[in-house]
Amino acid sequence: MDRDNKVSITVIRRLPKYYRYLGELLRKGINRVSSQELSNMTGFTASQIRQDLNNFGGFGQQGYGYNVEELHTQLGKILGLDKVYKTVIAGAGNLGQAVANYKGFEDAGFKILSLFDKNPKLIGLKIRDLEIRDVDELADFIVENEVEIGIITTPKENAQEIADIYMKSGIKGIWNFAPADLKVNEDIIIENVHLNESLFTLSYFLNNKSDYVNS
Amino acid sequence: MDRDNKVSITVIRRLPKYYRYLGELLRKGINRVSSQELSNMTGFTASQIRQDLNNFGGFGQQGYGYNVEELHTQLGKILGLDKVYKTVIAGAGNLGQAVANYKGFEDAGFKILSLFDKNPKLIGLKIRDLEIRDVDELADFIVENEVEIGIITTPKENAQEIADIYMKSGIKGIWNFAPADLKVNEDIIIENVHLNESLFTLSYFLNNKSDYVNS
DNA sequence: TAGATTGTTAATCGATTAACAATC
DNA sequence: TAGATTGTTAATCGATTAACAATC
Repeated sequence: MDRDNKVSITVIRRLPKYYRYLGELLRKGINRVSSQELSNMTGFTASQIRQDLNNFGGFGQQGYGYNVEELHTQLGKILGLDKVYKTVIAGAGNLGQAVANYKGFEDAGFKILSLFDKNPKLIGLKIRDLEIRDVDELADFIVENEVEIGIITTPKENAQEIADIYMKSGIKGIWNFAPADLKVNEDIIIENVHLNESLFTLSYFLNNKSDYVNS
Repeated sequence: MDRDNKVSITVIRRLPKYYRYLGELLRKGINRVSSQELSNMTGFTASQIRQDLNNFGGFGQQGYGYNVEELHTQLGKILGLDKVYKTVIAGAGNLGQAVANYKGFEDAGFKILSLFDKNPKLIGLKIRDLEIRDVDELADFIVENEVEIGIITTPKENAQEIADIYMKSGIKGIWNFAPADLKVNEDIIIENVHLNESLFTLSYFLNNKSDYVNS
């Protein structure tokens, strides 16, 4: 990545979509694609797509377009999907189990090592081959196994305490599903999935259809 | 809502956060708040907050700030949270069950009437008091019960066929958890929760910390 | 070569921030 | 009244779109 300047968050949040469509093209055996074709698929403009990609390098070729496999691979590297990450889940209720069971994450290199909960009825159970452990063991487990990503699927009341455990155990990133804004050190990356906010946005547009732009 | 022009999606996606913090203030018994205090809580600038709110009306009072209860109520109305919505869930696996079990949605007025699946082992089971029904009954159920919101928590392979059922049954909005872009009529509101994209964004920032701005 | 499509600059558009008069 | 804080205009900043020379 031979670049000096920050790439804006709006660009970065578009990358996974490019990556997904390129994966689909790859599976279909298509080996070249133009920015215009990517535009038709993603809904972003061709110009924007070229601008976005050129934040990271010139992956295309004039008169030809982009090589699907090459661009897919490059975007995978840019997104850090060429590595394997060790993760744990705090909160082994339905949502935690749903995340643990979602094969797509493992395929993308996010390996879940264990789930943790404080509910004695859950501790000891297995989700696939993953044991649910006592949350009291969470900190030690992270340190021993060099876990990098901590997932939070607890109720919001417990989210900050889990974040504190993650922080002191040296976790690098937190994927937070609790409807709360966590306070952590600046060097920890937080990515929130705020389902409430998503649902409320849907609700807004149901009541204000004229504001809705189908993109 | 006495306004003529579209409010931009970036504004609308900030409203649920304001609403959440106002709810917290309300529960704490605090009855006034300034844009500066909201700024400290949410991380948005005071100026931006005032601009955002003034898209919908002048809810504040010079020299005083905003009345918490009043603003909370107004934002609730703007977001359409003063109504009850009838919803169904297609896909009764872990994720569907997680959504069905999440009390926060029901509290906000999103009433889940039933779950649907095609797996015979799930059909007939109950999640809380909600029966899991055969997906073959989905279309009729929606029509009979005037369901407005359809939730999709199926694998991506089945997402479009569910969307088609929703569309022909007169659903108004779709909350889609499958990693796919659904094709539906323009008058149907779609809100996607693309967990993959969120996770990949986290992955990007883990590998490009200098791009990360903790907001 | 001729045609196609990129990479990149310039123009436009929109969103955020700053500033301050209005006013509670 | 004096102080505080909004509502709103203007200035700035950043993102998107348009255009086209470069080049495969």
